[in-house]
Amino acid sequence: MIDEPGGVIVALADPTRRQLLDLMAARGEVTATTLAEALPVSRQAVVKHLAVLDAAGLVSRSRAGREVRYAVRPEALNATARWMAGLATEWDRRLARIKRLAEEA
Amino acid sequence: MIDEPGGVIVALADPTRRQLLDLMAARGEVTATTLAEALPVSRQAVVKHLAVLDAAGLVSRSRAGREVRYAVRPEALNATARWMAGLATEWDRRLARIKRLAEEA
DNA sequence: CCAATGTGCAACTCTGAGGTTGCACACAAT
DNA sequence: ATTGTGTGCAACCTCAGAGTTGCACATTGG
Repeated sequence: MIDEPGGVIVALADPTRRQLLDLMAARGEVTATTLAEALPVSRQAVVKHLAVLDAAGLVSRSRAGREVRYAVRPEALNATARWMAGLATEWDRRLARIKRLAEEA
Repeated sequence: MIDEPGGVIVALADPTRRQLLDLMAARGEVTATTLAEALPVSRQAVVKHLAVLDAAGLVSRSRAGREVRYAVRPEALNATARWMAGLATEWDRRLARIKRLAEEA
């Protein structure tokens, strides 16, 4: 109910983070520096956003020498989509029940 | 890509708004004043949240005399769930394609 | 070795969202 | 008519988050 799957929604609420996800989905493994070049923000801003996305499970981090490569992880997004669909279904059930009770009276 | 269905994600990102949605899903049609009594925030705060939820299409407004009744609308939630699932699928496709290209080289 | 490039950490600014209070207006009820 | 309850509007406050800058620390390449 109150709980939302691991901060995914909050992570997706920011437009810059959504742009980052798009870029990563298009290019595969990329570094924060590369991503920053494609956006009108600094590298540090990108790093912070990537930390949020990582904490939400939406991206994976992997070191390769001195650089850190990031890539999207569809799993967390899929799980959240299922959670959301389930919630919508529950709302439907509850509304139907309330309507039924109203008509019985 | 960048676009998110009508501000639904942003609306869901706030815990107070999620609580409001839960309450409405449980009780059916309720007023802002009633909702405020169940939460540790003022009525005005609730009204602002309901305005956001309304703009996102997550709730419906209906006047009944001097009071305004709100109720959840599962449709917008469902649409966003489908959008999100589709996005996850696209990520999967792109990642598979990138992986395939890497193996061909 | 030295220069170049990518990362990590910390302090700082600043805007906007969430929240509050106060008051005026509308409708109900007795 | 007047008291009570619900709503609407506006000004205000506060703080987390998005962004910046500056510098120190790794790692790679000539």
